[in-house]
Amino acid sequence: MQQSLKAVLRLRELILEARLAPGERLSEPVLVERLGVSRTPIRSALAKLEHEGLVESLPSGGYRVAVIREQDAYDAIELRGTVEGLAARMAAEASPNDAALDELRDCLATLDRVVRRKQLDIDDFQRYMAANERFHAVIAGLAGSDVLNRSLERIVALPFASASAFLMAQAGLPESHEILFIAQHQHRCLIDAIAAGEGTRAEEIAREHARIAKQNLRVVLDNRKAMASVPELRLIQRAAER
Amino acid sequence: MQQSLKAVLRLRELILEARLAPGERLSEPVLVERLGVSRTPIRSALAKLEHEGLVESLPSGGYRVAVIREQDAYDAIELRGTVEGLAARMAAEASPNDAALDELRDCLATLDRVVRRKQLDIDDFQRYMAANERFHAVIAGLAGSDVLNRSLERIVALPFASASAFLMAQAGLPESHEILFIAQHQHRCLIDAIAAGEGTRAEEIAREHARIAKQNLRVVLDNRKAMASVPELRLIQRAAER
DNA sequence: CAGGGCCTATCTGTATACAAAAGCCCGCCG
DNA sequence: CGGCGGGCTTTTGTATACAGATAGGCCCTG
Repeated sequence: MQQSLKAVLRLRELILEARLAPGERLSEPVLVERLGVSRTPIRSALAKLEHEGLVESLPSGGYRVAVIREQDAYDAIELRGTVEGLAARMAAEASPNDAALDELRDCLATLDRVVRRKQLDIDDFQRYMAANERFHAVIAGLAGSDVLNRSLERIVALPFASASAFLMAQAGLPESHEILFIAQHQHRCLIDAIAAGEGTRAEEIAREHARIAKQNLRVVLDNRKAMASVPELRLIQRAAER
Repeated sequence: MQQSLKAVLRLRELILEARLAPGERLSEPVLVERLGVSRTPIRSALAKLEHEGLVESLPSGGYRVAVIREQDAYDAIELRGTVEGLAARMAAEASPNDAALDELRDCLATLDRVVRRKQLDIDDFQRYMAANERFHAVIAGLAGSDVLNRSLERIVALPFASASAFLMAQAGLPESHEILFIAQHQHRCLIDAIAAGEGTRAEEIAREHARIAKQNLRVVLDNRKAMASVPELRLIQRAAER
């Protein structure tokens, strides 16, 4: 009974690892053979991935792997920042209780422990990613709106819009440590603003915080070695033509 | 081959007209009988309507008609305003060409012609809605981002988040004419800001413009007669308990 | 009389068969 | 030699059959 789940997971994996080329037509019979499930769960998986933006449906029927241009990725990040900004403002304006603020501060402390290290290894980055995701999730939760959260979930599902999408890619890059310091400063300011009920400030910080991801993406896309370590980046069509 | 389309349209209609109660379980065999198509297109329709937020999937499998609380509707409107604000800012910052600005001004003129009338009938409101939707669509287009547009489309799909959702409901209300004047003033300022490349101003106007819809919703929900004329409003659960 | 467990009816998830449509290739004609 | 048309293959959309799971009702028991 979890054939459908299997189909989604495996198909998503195939696309994110670029084992299915962007723009490639996805024929259902072929996928049946490749995924080992029947067409029914494959169709539901394709529909799900369409919402996630990983596949696009063709006017004549059927699907193909989504073609994502570099600008799309930047736009997705700006969009995420905007919606997270709204969440941060709503969180600030809702006068959050201490328990939630404490959880934010706890995330902050975890992040601090990682950032303070001289040299960061893969495990450090993974710890950072986990705490970072929790931080953002708590703020989204503080906003207290299901509608907002569902929308945000959907936006973050875009593989490069996600906050922690490129962290792994830059693990080896020299700029990465400084960037984490800056991001951490913003985390701290964001908690301050929310605790003080400063909605506009919280919103603006959240937006600018997301823009770090744009900068990261640019750096990583300019660096072939970093790209090689994150197969998902192959999904992004550099250069130009439509 | 358009069984699937038929299923989506009819099911959406049934839900929006409140002929299926919020929270009601949607059994597929029952829908087969009611819609006259087999389970396959019904399932795909249910999946589609889930994205639109009209139905929710149950953890144990299957779907039910979405339960939408009043606060959800307000949140959806705020979210729409925020994303339209982003679109307006991007439009302003993109230095739009004259052709597009002319189309906006054309919409404005059409809206003016309606608003200037002493008494508004149903046709007037319908003309207003059409021009209003075109206005918003042009701005979204000016932003020039597919990612943003797809996300906005999805947000507007929520029946009460849409800009013109309650216009019909307030056709009979006394406040409606003044509200249109105010909205129209905002439209004018928005064009100004975009033409002048004033991104921040454009963004703020778009946000505040959306908030008019919140005010409208509140008025309409307080007015039983107005509610009766728009069945979709029955979807919204007033009062409280979760 | 109330609570719990079992049984049954129904539903969902999955697979598959079938028909209509779409795309493609080859051959034919200009 | 190139463009177009027709037939063929493949594919999608739809219907339906089947199995596992779920929920609800009924009976039995304490």
